Amino acid sequence: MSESSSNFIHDIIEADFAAGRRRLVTRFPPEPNGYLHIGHAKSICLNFGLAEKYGGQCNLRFDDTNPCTEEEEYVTAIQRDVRWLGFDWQDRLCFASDYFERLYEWAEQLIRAGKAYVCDLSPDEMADYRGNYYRKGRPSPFRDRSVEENLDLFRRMRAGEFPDGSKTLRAKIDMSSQNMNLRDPPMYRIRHVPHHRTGHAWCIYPTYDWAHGQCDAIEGVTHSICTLEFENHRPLYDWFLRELGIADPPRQIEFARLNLSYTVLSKRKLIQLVQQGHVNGWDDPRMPTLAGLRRRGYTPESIRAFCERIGVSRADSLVDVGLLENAVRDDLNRRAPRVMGVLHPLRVVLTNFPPGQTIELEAPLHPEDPSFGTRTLRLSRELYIERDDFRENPPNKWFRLAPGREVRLRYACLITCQEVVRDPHTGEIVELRCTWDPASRGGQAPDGRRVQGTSHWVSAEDSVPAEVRLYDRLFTCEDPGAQEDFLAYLNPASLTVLSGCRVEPMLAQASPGASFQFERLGYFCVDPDTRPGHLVFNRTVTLKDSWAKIEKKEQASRLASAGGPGTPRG
RNA sequence: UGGGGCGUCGACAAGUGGUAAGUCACGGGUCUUUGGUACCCGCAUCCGCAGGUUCGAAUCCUGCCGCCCCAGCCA
Repeated sequence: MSESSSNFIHDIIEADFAAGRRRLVTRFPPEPNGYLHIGHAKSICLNFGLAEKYGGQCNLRFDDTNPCTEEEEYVTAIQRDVRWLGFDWQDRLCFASDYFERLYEWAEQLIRAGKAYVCDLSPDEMADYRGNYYRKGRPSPFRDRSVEENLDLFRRMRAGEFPDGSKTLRAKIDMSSQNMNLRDPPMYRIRHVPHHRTGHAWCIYPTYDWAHGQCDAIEGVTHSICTLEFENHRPLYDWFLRELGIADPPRQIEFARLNLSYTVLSKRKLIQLVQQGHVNGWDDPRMPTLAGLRRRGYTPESIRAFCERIGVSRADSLVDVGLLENAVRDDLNRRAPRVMGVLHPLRVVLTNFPPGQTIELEAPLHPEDPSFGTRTLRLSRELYIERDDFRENPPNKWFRLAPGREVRLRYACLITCQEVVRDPHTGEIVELRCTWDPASRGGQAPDGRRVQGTSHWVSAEDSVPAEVRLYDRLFTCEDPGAQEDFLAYLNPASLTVLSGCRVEPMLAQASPGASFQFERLGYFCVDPDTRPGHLVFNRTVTLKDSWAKIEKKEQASRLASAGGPGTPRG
């Protein structure tokens, strides 16, 4: 493993080791109430990466303390995603629910120590008694119940004698604390709801705040790494650990969660996108979920590289999604075989090519890596090129096809456009009639003449049809999560389905998930919707397009010199 | 009117008193049968602002400004 760039957590851990600590145990603690997303990947890479780096171990622990929102489906999906990312928790699959009995015993211990009490306040009353940022709280009228009464009530809570919400067990800490978390926070609530793992065994469930630190302690977690919003809770976690007399408690370290531009990363919002049908499920390729990214064609390696590059700090940030895109391009450039696919086919007839004849050409599957081998291309009289590769009135610096211009067909030959055929009614260009230079077979100019443009192409006869799904950012603004109504910024053009595409015949055999570079266009992978006779590709990411940049610049300068700035159009 | 954090290039992010790493983006160039890749060059006299300490500060001190989190029986 290459050395990652340093971060403040490394410093803390190294200082702990220097001070005598022997081992490192971390954990990734998801709640099974949604799918994992790229933000979780940051945490996963951090926690498992730390364990790897310092020879420790990292557990996968489900913080399943709230049966109202959690489901088995998520438990399964989360495990699949962590494994897919490339991490292994071995036999350390843990659940907070496995510790419910131990947590219960600890709760009784606190009651006996006079540090916890059963409270009959309703949620509204409790909020009122708690006060606010500027006003201290008042003690609950039930705060001074005797140990015996508390014990009796708590046991009866467990036994199911009271309705939902009628009572809570609260820590007795400090109603006037400046830290709201210490104003006698609830430890248990009554929920007559079955749990996906413990079934009907419990009708009282521990709160996350009560459970988390102790769960870490049970597992021997040495460094409990979490996001910044839990920093305010740390004094509470430390209080529990201290009052319980737990030796060698975990040390909590907070870092800033990931924000990615042009998407949302909050579970609430993601679940909304799914449930309201703005996307087609958790694995919609436009989703920032690991399932979505996987279906989109992102590799685990690229996601890990991304997490490595963004670093870890305590400063709020909004990472440019371009960084993620660059990470996949970088990875796929090395590992994706090159093929040709035409998204918007334009028929080309080679008028001087012998009818019925076919020339076979060997083409490398990766120009920089011969180990990929080659495949056979068949050139015949009729073929398709990309509509965008032809311009009847070529702009400045254009070196693709145009009337009278010569261009190279990748790995095939040089052709010159002689005639443009249009639909007599619509005027649409339907065909190009070109001549080829038979001496240029393979694409080499026989006399060394310079032909700058190279186009991808596909044989009209033996190419196969395909559906191609083009994705764009899900939102039109950089930080939709910060807007009042993030749904108002959904990008209506986030998905474009192209149905008349043509690809090389070898792709008919490709299996779902396989990635390819369609030369000059981008990286595409086979979607699981693919059926025999119906190929479906997802565009993972485009290639960098410097022509687009040049054209944009030319247009801008033309506009500037012609009409001056700000000339309205249309 | 409280408490806890954070502010270094367009976006991330190193740096921990000795004179501003790296990545992405951006600009320029070389190479090129992908206007892809690769490679080369450039890109913060300055570290939220203002004072102070020091031979010397992004790093220490003081004050100010800005942003984030906290009033769920969510996590």
